[in-house]
Amino acid sequence: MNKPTIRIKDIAQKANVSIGTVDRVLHNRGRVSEEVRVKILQIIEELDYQPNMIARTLGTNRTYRIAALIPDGTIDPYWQESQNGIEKAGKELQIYGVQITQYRFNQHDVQAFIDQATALAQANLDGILVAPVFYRESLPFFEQWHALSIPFVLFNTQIEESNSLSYIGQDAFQSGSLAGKLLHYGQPEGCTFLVAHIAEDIANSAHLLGKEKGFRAYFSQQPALASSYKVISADLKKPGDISFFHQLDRLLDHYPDMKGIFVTTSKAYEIATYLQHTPERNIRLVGYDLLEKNLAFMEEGLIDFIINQNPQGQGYWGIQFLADHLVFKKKVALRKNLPLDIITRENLAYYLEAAQ
Amino acid sequence: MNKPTIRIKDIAQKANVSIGTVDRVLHNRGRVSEEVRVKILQIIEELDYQPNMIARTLGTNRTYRIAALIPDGTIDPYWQESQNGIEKAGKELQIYGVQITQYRFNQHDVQAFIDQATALAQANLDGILVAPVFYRESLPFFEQWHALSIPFVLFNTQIEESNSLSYIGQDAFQSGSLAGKLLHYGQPEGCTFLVAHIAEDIANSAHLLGKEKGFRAYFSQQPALASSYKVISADLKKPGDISFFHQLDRLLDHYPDMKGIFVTTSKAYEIATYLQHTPERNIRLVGYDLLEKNLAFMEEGLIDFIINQNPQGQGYWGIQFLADHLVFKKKVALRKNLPLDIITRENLAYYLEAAQ
DNA sequence: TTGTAAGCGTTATCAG
DNA sequence: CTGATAACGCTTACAA
Repeated sequence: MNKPTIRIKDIAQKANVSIGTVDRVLHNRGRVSEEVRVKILQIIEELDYQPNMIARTLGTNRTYRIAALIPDGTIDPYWQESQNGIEKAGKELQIYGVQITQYRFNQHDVQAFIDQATALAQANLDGILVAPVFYRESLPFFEQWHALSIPFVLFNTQIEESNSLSYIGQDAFQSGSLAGKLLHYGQPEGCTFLVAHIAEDIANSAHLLGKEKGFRAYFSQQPALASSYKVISADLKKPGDISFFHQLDRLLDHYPDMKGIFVTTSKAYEIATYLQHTPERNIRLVGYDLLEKNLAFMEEGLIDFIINQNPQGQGYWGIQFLADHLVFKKKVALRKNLPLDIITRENLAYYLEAAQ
Repeated sequence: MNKPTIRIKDIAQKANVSIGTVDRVLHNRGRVSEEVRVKILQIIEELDYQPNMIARTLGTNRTYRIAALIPDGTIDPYWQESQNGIEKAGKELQIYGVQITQYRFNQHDVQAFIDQATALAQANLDGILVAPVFYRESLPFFEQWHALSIPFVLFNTQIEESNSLSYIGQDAFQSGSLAGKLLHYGQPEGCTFLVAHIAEDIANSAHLLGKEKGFRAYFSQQPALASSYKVISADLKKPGDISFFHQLDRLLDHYPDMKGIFVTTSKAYEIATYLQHTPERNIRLVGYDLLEKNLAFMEEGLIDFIINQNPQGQGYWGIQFLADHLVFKKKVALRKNLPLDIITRENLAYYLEAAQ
């Protein structure tokens, strides 16, 4: 039952060499005769040697410098959560020599992103975690990092052709399908649903469109539903502004059978505010993220379900993956899909609690 | 930004003593003059010394023996998941000297539980993780462990007066309320709901009743609902047997407006099997746990939602808490409520994936 | 191509 | 009461 925990010393003994030699083959440092190399490798195999990582990090007194390139959390609470996750991982990994520096940029300011991404380059980094909210502007940096062979992990927004070590996030398409299910569930008869994008630059944020596709697919893939449910989408600008309300007025007038709205961003509260000041139409609302404002409306019953994108978890796992790669030399998955948590009034508390 | 990571050597220097002395005050081993003790303590405070746990575990070459007392996973896949979680934590903690032995018992055999719990006592343990599925029979062992000052953590089933270090699980009451919400959501008019307990010995499993209470509370706490929804409960025996079907026949005959069934155990598939062989009544079904059989019915649309009790996570965190207490000397929470995950066809994949 | 020895931060033993 | 010192398993010069 209790294996006697075999050390590199044991391997050395069995092979009649010194630990130095074993170490050299362990790390492919060369300068070992092919003959003993094979022999040692075989013994390692046979004994199923597992390096003691904790002794290793103590031995190599090295540190790993990781940069987190991420929107400023003081501007948007969503990103504050990510920062928390990054910090949490940082604390856990500190003893392994992991040092994290956050490079924060204003998410509405492309230049700020470019500036921070440029600033990174000076830092002599071992790894980078990045939330590439600006698609076009991210690409050149990916190339640069790739050329420098600095491993980088993407989170929140996936970009396929990035050469990244991994992507942490959610499946936008499936997330949209889930929203479809939640709006449709228990709906007594056919009706119209609105997919509302409330963002600055939709073209530059592919995952919002992925959500819409998934939402539409939920209905189109089930023949019974395809005929009785209609899905429209709208690009709503300037939330809070009076024009925002007018846009919604027009939509609701035009589709009197509208029974549900799916907000593809974390701004469901903007629609909830509108619905609150409008005659009761019994419209369901599904959106993203556990922001204070959304939670308040969920409490009031104006928002039925929230899908948790788990920004904190995304930051946390992004750092963990980088550490797995850098310090633990583990192979990391090309992609980690975080679960699509369905939040409602009754189970909210435990997701907030888990975020500690 | 980069604190210079202070070591016990630094403290010793600053206090003009040797590291041996510092170590002694760090561990309250005595044999230190009060004068230097205070001085060292003050320096530690001042420099905010954080022991390097990884060096510590290397130094003290000690191991920690933890026992997991848990139902046999080969009998019930639910518990297999818990075993997986325990093993996962075990692997992660191995390098810290944590050794886990699982003591498995047949969950339908009280004597098997007693035998295993008794066997434990021989093992000279540092900690115990237990799923106390037998309420009455667990109590004497809790006392015994408490007397021996062996810290123990409960999971899955809470027992208040146990003196346990912590409890890992879910809030049964809130879980029931959530089920209420899921059955009620979008229900066009008043109806009857059935709370179905499918278990051997309900009196001995308090959390099933907690779920029922929560379910009833969901309706009774909202005056608008209290009048139009009726909740009944039933204790169903011998699933699979013909008598099981008869019980259900009778209930459905008696309550023609029954629109939903909440199964408080993981046996929703038993009801789904019944509904499949019965004229379509459009009855919603909500139950627990991602068992193969449940998932198959969810795929077919017979089960709408499953609440995930996350048996794997329970096992995992149970071990982690014990390790936090034993090896990392961290204070652990008296209770950890795992989130009430809502699973439906559209988000299932990611919960299965996360279980790796 | 190989072996030796010092060092990582901590614990634990043992002599003063 | 106190201070050296070996040990934990591994890395990394450096010497042979």
